[in-house]
This record gives sequence, structure tokens and C-alpha cells, in this order.
Amino acid sequence: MIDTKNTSRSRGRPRRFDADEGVATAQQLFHARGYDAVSVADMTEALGINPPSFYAAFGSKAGLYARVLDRYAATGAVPLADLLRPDRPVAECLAAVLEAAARQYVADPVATGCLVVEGTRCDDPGARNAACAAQAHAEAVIRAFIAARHPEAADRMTDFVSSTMSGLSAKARNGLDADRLLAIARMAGRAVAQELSGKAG
Amino acid sequence: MIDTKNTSRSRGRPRRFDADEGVATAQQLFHARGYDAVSVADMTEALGINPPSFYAAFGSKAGLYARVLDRYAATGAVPLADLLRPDRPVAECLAAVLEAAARQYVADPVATGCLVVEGTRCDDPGARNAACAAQAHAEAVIRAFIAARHPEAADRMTDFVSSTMSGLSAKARNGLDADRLLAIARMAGRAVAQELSGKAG
DNA sequence: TATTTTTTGTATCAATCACTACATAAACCT
DNA sequence: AGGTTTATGTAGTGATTGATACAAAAAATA
Repeated sequence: MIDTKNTSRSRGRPRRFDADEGVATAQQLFHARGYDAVSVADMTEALGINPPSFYAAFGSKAGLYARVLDRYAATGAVPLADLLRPDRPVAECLAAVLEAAARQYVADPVATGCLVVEGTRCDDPGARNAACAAQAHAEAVIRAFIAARHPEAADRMTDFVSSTMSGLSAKARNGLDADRLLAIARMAGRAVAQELSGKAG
Repeated sequence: MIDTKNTSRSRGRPRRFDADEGVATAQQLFHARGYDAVSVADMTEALGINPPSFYAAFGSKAGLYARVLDRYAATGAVPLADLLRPDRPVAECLAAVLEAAARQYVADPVATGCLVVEGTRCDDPGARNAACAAQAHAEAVIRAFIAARHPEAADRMTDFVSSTMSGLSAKARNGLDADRLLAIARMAGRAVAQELSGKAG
């Protein structure tokens, strides 16, 4: 049990807002519009607070983004830990990841694409590095999963899966619907299965 | 013969700079940093002119970007017209497009990815719409090429190819080298061939 | 030479950017 | 109650954004 509500109240004037709720609101906003397009003024208005409260709670815009990335990994991202199952064929799991990505990237019509993938190309160095680190971590998880049974194919298969996810995110942002995204994901999934099976065309 | 140099000089004080050279310089800058990250001040400094000359010649930042997109289609983009050959198998041509994209997206190490693909996600509505229109045009060319011999597969195959190119552009921007990009492109090319051949896995 | 036309350089414009100084308010501790 | 601590609201900071007003300069035309 984590003491989220901070029952043993600390000293000083209490916060008028909930910081964790603020991170959730910020996640929606950053995901919907992208890091660069959300100004601190936009954010403080959405949170119903003034700039000093914002900076006291989150340090900076990039600092808030870092917290949003953590929350996204836990709540909004493709659940790699659930989908990459050691008891199922590697290709089947990777196909499941791609299909899950296709679905998630348009699950919220106002927050399409992948928050992390899109964040890796924003113009703020701090936020971009944080997003790149998150992406690198996800790729490492995928690579390790593949390498356990297909060590020689892990690198190139990870590149293909990651590139496909980036493409799906871009296309989701470009307005493609779930059906078209799923068709792309399934075709990529078949390609992965084909390559891992070692069969020629 | 087009009178580029405008030999029959028009009235008024002559330009101190060449507008077409300016578009070329702008293309490099927009491609290297992205539309949003290049300020008008950056651009006028690179062009060696002052803001009034900039606006007199190009109208606006987005107006210059539109001219850059036209120039890119002619000089920097994947040459679809050359690669999509009616006398070659469709799958072979699409694979050639993907490989050409992989090569081009890292050909200039300081201007990676596809200018058009990256431009479709910038924060300026005018520039974004122009880039989306350019992308839609390229997709229409690809779709028509496929439809001539595989009408039932044209839509989904175009989605896959376009998504793969978006993924390649994203990964090029993320720092992948030509070899890894090419491996992704070739795997996607094999997937296209596999699907168009109608063979099961 | 005088007029017209267009571009040029200087010096801005208002708006927005991320961020903060400062005094007050609201809680706990002694 | 008095002192300490933290968060708050007001009102800004300097820097940068895309875009201009204005007059002088440089060309063709009359």
C-alpha cells in the first residue's frame, strides 16, 4: 500500500491539486499534441494551476514529461511484459506486439500514435533524450526476448519490429483508422514469422 | 529554355540574392533540423539576407517550405517515376523503392530521413498540410502503379510500403546507419513479394 | 533629368516562449 | 499564540517567435 494521499500530512501549506492527476492530464495533452506544441501556459491552464505551482511540483516542462513517460510505460504503452511470453513462439509474440500497437495507436482518437516514438523527434534536447531512452529500453526488452531463442536474428528482427512500430505511429498520426493499421501490423507480423522460420519466398 | 536569369531585366532595384539558390539552402536547413526548429532568423542568416527581403521573395516561412517541397520532389526524393517500371515485376519495383529510401534517408548525414514524411508532423498547419499533400501524391503514384497489375492488393500494399517508408525515415532520424536501414527495407521488400505472390507462410 | 518601381537595411512590432521574484496564505510544530 | 515551512496568486523576467513600417537605394522608363 503506497501512501498516495499522504495521510501523515507534511508541514507547510498543502497542495491545492493532486500532482499524480496532473501527470495524467499532462500525459493526455502531450500525447494529443506532442511535446513541442504544448506550452507551459497550455499545461498550467489544463491543470488549473499557476506557473509557480507548476514549477514547484514538476521542476520544468521536460521534468513533467519525464514523469509522463514513466506513467505511459505503466498505463498507456504496449504491454511488452504481457505479450512477450516465453511459452509461445517468438514470431507469434512479436505479431501480437505489432497488433497491440496498431490498436493502441488509435485507441484514443485525440491522442494517436505512440507517445514515446513521437517524443523521440521533438525539438527539446532533454525531452527528446528521455523519449529516446524509453524507446531504447523497449527495444532492449524485445531484443532480449528474441535473442533467447533466435540469437542470430535478434538485432535485425528488433530493428524491423521497432521500425514497423514507428511507421504505425506515424500513420496513426496521419489519420489511418484501426483497420488499415491492423492490416499493416499483420503483414509485418507475417514477415517476421516468415523470416524466423527460415523459409525462402 | 526557361529564362531563369531573367535576361530582360524588370523594373526596380535588382535582387541582391538568387531566390532559387535560397530555396536550395532552405531545403538543406529544413531537412536537417525540421520545419519547426528552423526560425525565420536562422533562415535569413543562412541566406545572408534580412527579413524584409525574405518575405518579399517567399511570402512566409510556410511559403518557402512549399517551394522547398517542390524542389525536394525534383532533386532529393525517391525517384518513383524511375523505379516504378511497368516492364518489371511490381514487387521488384516496390522493393527497389524501399531500398532507395533506405539509402537516401542517410545519404546526407546532417539531413536524415524524408523531408516530406517528417514535415507531415510539424506544428505549423500550413506547412503540415503541404507536406501531407506531397505524401498523398506519392502514395497515389504508388497505388496506381500497383493497381495496374494487382488491383485488389493496391490499397493495403500501398499502406504497407508507405508505413515502412515512414518507419525508415523515423529510424534514420534516430541514428540508424545505412546497413541497418537497408536490412529493414529488404525484409519489407521480401514481405511485399511474398504477399503479392499469394503464397502462404 | 524626373518619375516610377522594386529591393534593400534599420529598427522594430505584438505575441508567445519557458521560467521566476515576491509577498501572502495556509498548514504543522513548539 | 508564535514561529516555521511550504504552496499559492500576482505580476512579471528576458529571449525568441513570425512578420512589418519606413525610408533610402538602385534599377528601368518617361
